[in-house]
Amino acid sequence: MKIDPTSSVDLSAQIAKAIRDAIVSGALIVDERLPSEAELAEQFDVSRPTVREALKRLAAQSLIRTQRGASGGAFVNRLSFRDAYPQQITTSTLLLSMNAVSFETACEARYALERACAPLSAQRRTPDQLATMRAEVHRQGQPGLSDESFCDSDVAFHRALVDGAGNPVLSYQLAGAVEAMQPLMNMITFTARSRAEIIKLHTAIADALDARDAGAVEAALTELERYTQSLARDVMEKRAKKRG
Amino acid sequence: MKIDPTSSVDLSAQIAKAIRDAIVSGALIVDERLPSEAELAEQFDVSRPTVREALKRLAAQSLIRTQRGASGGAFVNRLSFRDAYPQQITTSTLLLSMNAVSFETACEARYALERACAPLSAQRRTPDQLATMRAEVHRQGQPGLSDESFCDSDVAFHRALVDGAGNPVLSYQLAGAVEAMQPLMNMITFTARSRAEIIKLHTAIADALDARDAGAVEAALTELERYTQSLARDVMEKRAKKRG
DNA sequence: CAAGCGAGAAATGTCTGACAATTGAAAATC
DNA sequence: GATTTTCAATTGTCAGACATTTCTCGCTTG
Repeated sequence: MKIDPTSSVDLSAQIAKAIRDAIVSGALIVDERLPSEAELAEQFDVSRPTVREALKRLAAQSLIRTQRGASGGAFVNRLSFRDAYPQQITTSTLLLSMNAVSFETACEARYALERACAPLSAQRRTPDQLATMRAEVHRQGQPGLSDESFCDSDVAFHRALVDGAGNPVLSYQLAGAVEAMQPLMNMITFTARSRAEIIKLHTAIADALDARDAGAVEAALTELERYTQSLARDVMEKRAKKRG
Repeated sequence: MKIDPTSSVDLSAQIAKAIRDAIVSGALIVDERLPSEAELAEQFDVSRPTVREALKRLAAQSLIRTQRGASGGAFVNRLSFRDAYPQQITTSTLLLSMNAVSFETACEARYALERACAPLSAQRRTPDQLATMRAEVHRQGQPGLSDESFCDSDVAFHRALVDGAGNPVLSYQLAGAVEAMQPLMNMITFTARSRAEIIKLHTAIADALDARDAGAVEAALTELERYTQSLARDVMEKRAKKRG
């Protein structure tokens, strides 16, 4: 763990990097206690506030947690999928909104990833997950449902589909893609007719999963992508007309 | 932006959350300058070090950048895919190593995601990307190549395959999955025979992409997954024997 | 007049020292 | 022996100061 005080980089950033590297390399193991702030300050030959800034950087990435009190301190955190979800979603959301990623591109990625889950989900989905999907489809058909609630239910439906693959790595990767799309999806106003079409395709997906027919799941997802893209194009055209 | 000084949560965490929410919601836009640390301290009624800790948390997530000097300050950062890559990879790596994700699970996720890219890549890959893949395959066949270099080349090959889909969202999602697998892949010692088999399959993938044959790409990827899994099983069995 | 130079101002980066709040453990008390 | 008290260690927060960087603006000089 070496620090270069003459570098143009913040000392706290250097210290954070040194500790992060130690965690990633396995030199610091899960639940191990770091030296106290005072000790770290002495080791790195900096002041305590500087050490604290470094620790806050690591805490922001969920790499450590801190506890106050006598036997307190900073501990290496076991990074769980559950902890990583919100960060992944926040990052993905900002990536889409700040980089002007087109609806088309985001949608394509999302459905490509979902199709990747289809064969596994067809094979492994639990009755529970299937029931969740059926329930969400039913909810989507209820009259008076707001566009936002409809989107929420849509996310829940697809989430169940992805979780059906029984692979936490896939679920984690897809959480970002699916949830980050929501602000984009919310731009679409769902008419009664388009809702009916989507529900029809959702039902087809659920039926295919029920029958463990991977090919049918993929086909329905492809069709759903095609339909979603066409809805988005309609919205864009209407906007262009309004502006023009 | 409200702060509760009586809450058990760190003030700096609350302040970071308030600013993060403002960024995500769009209240603060890209390249907008935040108030100076002194002003923020006054607004939130906390001291400057506390504000600084909050800003470091945001900097750790690449949400802001800071500049020293007269017209300096903290600015909302345009979160780019390039900035997000290393974080995604670090997080994915730790998720795999800290949660005892099996090689099997990680491998399955990786190839499922890659197969998702296959149709798009077959359709869109540039001659450049194809040339990269051919070059990496050639490198993999050179004698005296270390296991580590072989793995590096493997990553580069698959990276080109994924980038061939021409979808930055997919590339971003896959970067984590592919690169995070490397430490696991490095556990496998590649014999001359297994390298030859892998090169054969890589060649098949490149040929299929050359011919824009999506089905053949998927088939070769499936075969490569099957073979990689069998290699991993061999390693595991040998280890079990040594221990037993 | 233009170009360069320098002083100053504004902002972040860092340090010192102190106190508050929390918490576990040891010591004291019943 | 059980309970309460005290204490020490640690993080959380604050105040003030100085160092460093960088832009701006006015002044000097060719």
